[in-house]
Amino acid sequence: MLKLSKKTEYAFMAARYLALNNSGHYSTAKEIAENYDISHQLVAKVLQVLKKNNIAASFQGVKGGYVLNKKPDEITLYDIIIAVEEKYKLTNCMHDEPTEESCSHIEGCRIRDPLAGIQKKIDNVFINTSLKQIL
Amino acid sequence: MLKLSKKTEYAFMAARYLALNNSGHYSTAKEIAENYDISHQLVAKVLQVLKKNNIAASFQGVKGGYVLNKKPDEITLYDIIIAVEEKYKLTNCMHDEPTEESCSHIEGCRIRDPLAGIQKKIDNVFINTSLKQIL
DNA sequence: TGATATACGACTATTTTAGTCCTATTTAAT
DNA sequence: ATTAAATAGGACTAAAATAGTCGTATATCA
Repeated sequence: MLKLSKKTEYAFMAARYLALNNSGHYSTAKEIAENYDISHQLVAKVLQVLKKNNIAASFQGVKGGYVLNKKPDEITLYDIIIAVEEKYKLTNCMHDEPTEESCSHIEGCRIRDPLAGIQKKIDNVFINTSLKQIL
Repeated sequence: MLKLSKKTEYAFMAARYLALNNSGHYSTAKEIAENYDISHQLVAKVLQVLKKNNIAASFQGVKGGYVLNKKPDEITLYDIIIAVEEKYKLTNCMHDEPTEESCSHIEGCRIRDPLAGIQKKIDNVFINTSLKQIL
């Protein structure tokens, strides 16, 4: 219930690590995983997603790894969440127009619109917090 | 991921129903369930919890049912969430002081404090929205 | 006394989340 | 060339949280 997923937590942690360790070298998934005592593979996947979304840049091979692709104050927590979470929404019916099939109580439910307003406010909390602010 | 539970959705819907149908009679769980096409028993449980938390009042027996215990503008969405959800927190480590056992990466994690700030802001979104505002 | 309601604990099913495993590709160093 | 260490990514499994059901007790009105 209104909980951050581990994926998001790891993404925040990894992004934070990259922001703090940008001294010319590439940070590896292994390095980050060991630092925080997280599964190496999970961090790896999260980093891959951050790369796909242009938040990080990657380099393959032996001396490879990741660096941030933007300055920490140009990356919001919202950017990271959106990159990592496909289903970031207060309710399922807010992803696409709900149908009788996807939501059995659309007819009676008069709660969707007010919740959309709340969704926006929560979005703004993350939009207004940059990575820099959590360093 | 940052999703409202069905319990909370049903609680919002039920509270809203009670607010709109306060014309002297008691609304039953069945009535609400049929109106929204939700499981009767789930609504019943949610209503029981609202009662326990003094958001609603109940009356047993044949003509029994529920009414709101306060005015809609005196009930916040936060009140309802807190009543219904035991585990409303962004991360598990925000419920009680985390230990090595409950969180394997406390040592390295420097993300908890900033998240606590975000938690407060999200709380405020719900605190600042009254039931009246979603009628 | 029967019908209809709340009250509530125990249980089951389903879905989501978390995590693992395996294989391919890239690249630096030897 | 070959090896070692890294990213890349799909398929799968395990665990936990959520959603929902069942059964039974109690209250109250007619």
